[in-house]
Amino acid sequence: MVKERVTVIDIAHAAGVSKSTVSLVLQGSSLVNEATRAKVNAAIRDLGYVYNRGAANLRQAKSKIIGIVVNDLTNSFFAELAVGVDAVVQSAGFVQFLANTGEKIERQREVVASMREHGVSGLIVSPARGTEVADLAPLVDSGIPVVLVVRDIAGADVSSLISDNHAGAMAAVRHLIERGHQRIAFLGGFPDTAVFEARMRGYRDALIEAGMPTSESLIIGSAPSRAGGVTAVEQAMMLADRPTAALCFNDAVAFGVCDGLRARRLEPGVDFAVIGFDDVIEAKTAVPALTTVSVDPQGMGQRAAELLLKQIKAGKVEPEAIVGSVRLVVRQSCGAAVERKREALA
Amino acid sequence: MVKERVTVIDIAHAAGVSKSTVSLVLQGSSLVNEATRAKVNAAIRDLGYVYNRGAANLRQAKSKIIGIVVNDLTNSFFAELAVGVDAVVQSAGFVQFLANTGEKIERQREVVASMREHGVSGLIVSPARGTEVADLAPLVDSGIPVVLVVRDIAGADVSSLISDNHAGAMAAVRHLIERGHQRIAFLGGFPDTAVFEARMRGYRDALIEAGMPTSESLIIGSAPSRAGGVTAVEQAMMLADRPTAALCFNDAVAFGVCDGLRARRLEPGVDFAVIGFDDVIEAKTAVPALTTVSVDPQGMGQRAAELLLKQIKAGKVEPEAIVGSVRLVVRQSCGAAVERKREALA
DNA sequence: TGACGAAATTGGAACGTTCCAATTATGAAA
DNA sequence: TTTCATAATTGGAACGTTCCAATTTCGTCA
Repeated sequence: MVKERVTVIDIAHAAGVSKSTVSLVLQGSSLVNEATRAKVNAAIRDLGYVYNRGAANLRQAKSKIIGIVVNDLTNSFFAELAVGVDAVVQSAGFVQFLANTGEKIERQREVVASMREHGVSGLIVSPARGTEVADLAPLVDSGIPVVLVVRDIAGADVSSLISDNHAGAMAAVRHLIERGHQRIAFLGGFPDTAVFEARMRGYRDALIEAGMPTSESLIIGSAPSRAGGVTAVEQAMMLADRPTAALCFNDAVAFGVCDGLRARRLEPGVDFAVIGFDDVIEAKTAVPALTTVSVDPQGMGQRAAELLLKQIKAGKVEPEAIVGSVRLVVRQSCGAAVERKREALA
Repeated sequence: MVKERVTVIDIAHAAGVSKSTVSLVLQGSSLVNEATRAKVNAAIRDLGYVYNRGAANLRQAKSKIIGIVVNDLTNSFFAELAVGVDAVVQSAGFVQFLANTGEKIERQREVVASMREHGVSGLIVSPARGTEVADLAPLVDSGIPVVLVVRDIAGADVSSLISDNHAGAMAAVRHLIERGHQRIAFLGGFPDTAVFEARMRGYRDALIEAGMPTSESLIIGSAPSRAGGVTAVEQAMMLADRPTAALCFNDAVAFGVCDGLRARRLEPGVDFAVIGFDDVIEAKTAVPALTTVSVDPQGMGQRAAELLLKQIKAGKVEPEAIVGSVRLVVRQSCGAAVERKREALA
């Protein structure tokens, strides 16, 4: 059971060449003769050699590792984001460190430090709630490429890739207004986040644009989860004049809102219109299918990874702020189908 | 912008000691005088030193990295499993490589190879569908600790941590039988997997135990996803004598079954009893709350990580097969509440 | 046959750490 | 003082690779 590591030198001996030649073969150099290449490869197979990337990195001072730190992997939006990143990162021959911070700044600090110690060549970060510029400063100053996703941090001198939350929310609310809704709520999410802020502004601006009144009482925050959606809609239904429709902070909240509605014997998409945000995979198959603002988390992860790899390859870091376009996907939960039916009957 | 890496030698110069002393400080040795320790730490702060774990690993031949490869991160069961692993791994000062195989053996082979090259000290694997002993052989032979989770592979000489699928399924079906159901279906999942096999056997054994007939037509496979659940239940409702209850392959399928039921104007938990498997977080908050066999994916991830770390620490690999206990969590979707109400009225 | 450029191969230094054996400093006992 | 044990510090080798400059081999042409 004594596992002696087999090294490039062992291969060299076995193949009757020098370690330098073996190294050349390993990196697929065209300098080496076809016959020797074959000999070396045979030796590699025979001895069961496994490349030591750590040693190589040490010499080359560049790793094939990128880090991704997300604030809540339990949320399927972020899980999908991670698979998007994973897909492109794997194809590029990289491997990813994945860490979950659970919204804890301290954890985030630790994992980022740990990743730097491991020599990641780049980092994709969906920052924990409350992350400040100062938290990222040491990382950014070190010169390693960083791209922020989902949540931007004002003043941080790094690339970011966020979706157009304002435009998406406006589109959703416009749609609700067109369907004739007069009292539209904005449900869920933590009010102290940039994403909430942007979506809520879009909601408000759409109302203003239509000359409709805005009311603070119709904006109800909650945890951005399914459970949060349940409590938010309960609160909304306590109001003196209840809303008839809602734009939700995200899809998880929207599902919770549907749950809460059903608990009150109200059928989402019939008695009450609900629109989500993000378009997670389940949105399509849920009943009723969720009308939502499509953000395509996997695609976002892919774009983020591509941006990061580009920066790693380029060597110099030229911050770039991308806002991903977004589109309203009309399905059943906003009652559009019902409206259409009614129109057809009329 | 020219970032010169600061090394242990730079620190040594700045603090007026030797690199060996700095190294001692770094690893918290008690051999070093308090005063010099302070000097060194000050220098570390001043120069913004970051430890190079790669170099250390090279010398020590052991890394603080573990790998986790899952077959489908998009499925929230596995996402939660990953966060469970992450939590304990982080606390132990390790960092995790996370790779998603998307059920593709080839991908799995690649990522496992890549992780070995990066020198992971251990690996947690939820194998892709169709993984065979031979696929794992090179990994296992290398002597690095491996623990299989969720899906076991017969004949593989490694530790495994799977839940008691057979007992869980039996408990669920017994419950359905007690509630008076006569025609109970088993819906969803790929029939060629060990997990399907175990759960299906549990389902069948419970029927046999009760002296009830078993019928092939009531066992309907599908993709283990929400969409798969929809199609499975549609197929079930085409049957001549429809089932009145179903045990589903997993929670995702169960949600899909609820969706499909509603699409036919049937209320899950009232008109039809459904039980899931896994107990993902949404099971509790869904409406109706899902009765399910609780597997606690996060806890499973934690246990797997603990087992792996134990083996890494022990040095020698003593394969250990753990089957995690499982319990039926009765909520609303199986119609228990309704039954009780009926009993109370009677 | 010699010379020459191109192709192929090579030894050694370097990457940043840890470990070992050896050295030096410190303080207490003689 | 000297002596000794103990505490603290240290230089150098080693880990497995890559890179560079240098060398050897080869085929071709004069």
